[in-house]
Formats: sequence, structure tokens, C-alpha cells
Amino acid sequence: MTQHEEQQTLQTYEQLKLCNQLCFPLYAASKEVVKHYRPYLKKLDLTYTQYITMMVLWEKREINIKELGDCLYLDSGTLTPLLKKLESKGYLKRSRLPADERNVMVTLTQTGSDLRQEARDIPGKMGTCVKLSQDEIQELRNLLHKLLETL
Amino acid sequence: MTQHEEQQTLQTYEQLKLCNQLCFPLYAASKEVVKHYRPYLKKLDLTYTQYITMMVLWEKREINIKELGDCLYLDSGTLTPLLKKLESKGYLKRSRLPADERNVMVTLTQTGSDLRQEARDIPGKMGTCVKLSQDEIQELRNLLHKLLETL
DNA sequence: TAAAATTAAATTGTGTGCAACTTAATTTCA
DNA sequence: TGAAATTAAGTTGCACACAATTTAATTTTA
Repeated sequence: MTQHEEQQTLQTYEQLKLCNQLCFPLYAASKEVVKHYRPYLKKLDLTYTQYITMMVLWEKREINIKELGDCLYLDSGTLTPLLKKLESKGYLKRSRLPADERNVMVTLTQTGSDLRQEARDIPGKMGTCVKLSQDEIQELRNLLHKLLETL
Repeated sequence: MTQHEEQQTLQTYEQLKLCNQLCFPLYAASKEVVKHYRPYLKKLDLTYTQYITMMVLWEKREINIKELGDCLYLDSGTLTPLLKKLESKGYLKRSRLPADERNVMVTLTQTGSDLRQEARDIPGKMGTCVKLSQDEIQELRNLLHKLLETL
């Protein structure tokens, strides 16, 4: 192996280190942030995935599963059982759309709407445990959105 | 409700929108990036979690489960079955440490070491599908590391 | 030094997350 | 128009991910 080839091999292996990855800190940070939500969500008897689902419903009141999946980057395999669970808690109703029976509409109930009150403080509380400046948070959010768009 | 209170309520609810969250783009981007790894990892018959585990082993050759969990932000509940699977594929050996029988040492095998060759191209291929500049990637990585440290 | 506390893995149970497939409804187009 | 293609949900199976608990080994300390 020539010196140049050896150099290349080292560089290649260097890239296989965890610390040089973009993906790994993304994966780890995502899990850690969700972990910080859990104690607050537990009080509402919601998981993180159930929480972001409710966030969409608080905003839109009504949405079909396909669109919901597009919002949340989740498929019906994940959403169907999750929505059944939220329905059993009384937070939403599921019903086939008469105009196109393939579609299932998910509609916020009064109970589900009321839950928003109890969730009000969560974003603020989370904000205080993230020790980044407002500028850094904005910058991070921008980069993540850019990354998401390109994928 | 006074105008001021109404204003505050609106602001509070504004923060409960998905687009104003930091956590959600983090969660979504993480999943999407992992999804892009999958076709490459499938050729090596590895899941993403198995891949990052192998990355640690390629770097350290030998590590106990506790430390591995600290590296990967994973606990024994996730790692024990995952390591058994990697052991059954012949990539590593697990053995109790004689000096302290509570510890299980995980050691890279020759087969596991050879796998590194086949994984060599993955970081480069992933790099090309992330449409961010080198500066942006570096900035994103820095912010994520900073976020991880503070949590 | 022996009981109490701590520690590391493993186990159990629940909830995603997703690929692959099935089912049923609707749309396309030959 | 009627068969083929497409679409939306649901189902199945596998692999995490983690809280909570258990087990076994080691360390602390009364």
C-alpha cells in the first residue's frame, strides 16, 4: 500500500467514528430531548408521539390519516394503533369519509380540546431546560428544516 | 379576559404549534436521516442501532456494556438483546469480566473487524444525499453537541 | 465483618417505527 | 364500461427504546 493509499484508508476510517457523524448527534439529541418531555407528558398520560399528534389536532381540529402522516413523518402502521388509543381516551373520533370511504377523518373532541389547557406550560418548561440562546435555537431550527427539506 | 390575558393565551397556544417546536424537527430529521441509511445498511445486514454499535467497536475493539451505553445513550434493556444478535452474527463476543463479574465485556471478532471494510463507503454516500454545505454541517454538528451537553 | 447500599446486566411489558403485505374503495384508460 | 392501476388504511412481524423490576456481584459502613 502506498503512502497515499494508506492516508486515504485512514481518512475513510476516520469518517466511521461516531464523533465525526452528523447522524449520531441528531439521533442522540432527539432521544434526549424527548426524554426530557416525558415527565411533563406523563402528567397528561400522553407519550411523545401522542403529544405531537394532539398538537396537529389542536391546530387543525380535523385531518385525515394520510395528511396527518405527512405532517408527522409517520405511516399508518404507526398511526392506526396510536389513534385508536387516543380515541379510547376520548380525545378524538375516527370516521370514514362518506365522499371517499378510503379516507379516515380524525376529529378532535371537546375532551381533546380541553387537554390543550393542561399542555399549555410544556413548551415553556422545555425551553428552560435547553441551555441554548434564542439565536442558537433559531439557527438550529433553520438548519434542521433545511436538512428535512432536502431529504 | 383582558386584552393582555388574551394576548398571552394566544402566544402560549402559538408555542404549541408543531412548526414552532425545536423538538419536532429534531425528531423528524433524525428519523429521516436514519431512513436514508437503511438501504446501505441492509447490504451489510445491519440495523442503524447495530451499525452505531459496530462503529464504537471498530474504534475501541473492546468495551463493557455500561460504557457502550454511555457512548450510545442506550440502556441494557436495548443493548442486551442487540448485542446477543450481533454475537449470533459472529461480529462480537460477550464475556463476564473475571475481575468484576457484574461487568460484561464486548469484544470485536475478526469477522466484525472485517465488516468495517464493507462499511467504508457509507459515510461518503450519506454525505452526498445531505444537501447542506460543509460549513452548515459543521454548524449543525456543533449546535447538536452543545444541546447534548446541556441535557 | 455482616447487613445495607450500590452497581451492572438481564428481564418484562408497553409503545413506537417501519417494511411488507392485505383489503377495500376509487380512478384511470384501453 | 370494465379490467388494471392507484390509493388509503389496516395488519403483521420484527427491532428498537425505555421504564420498572429482578438478579447477582461488589462496595460501603455501622
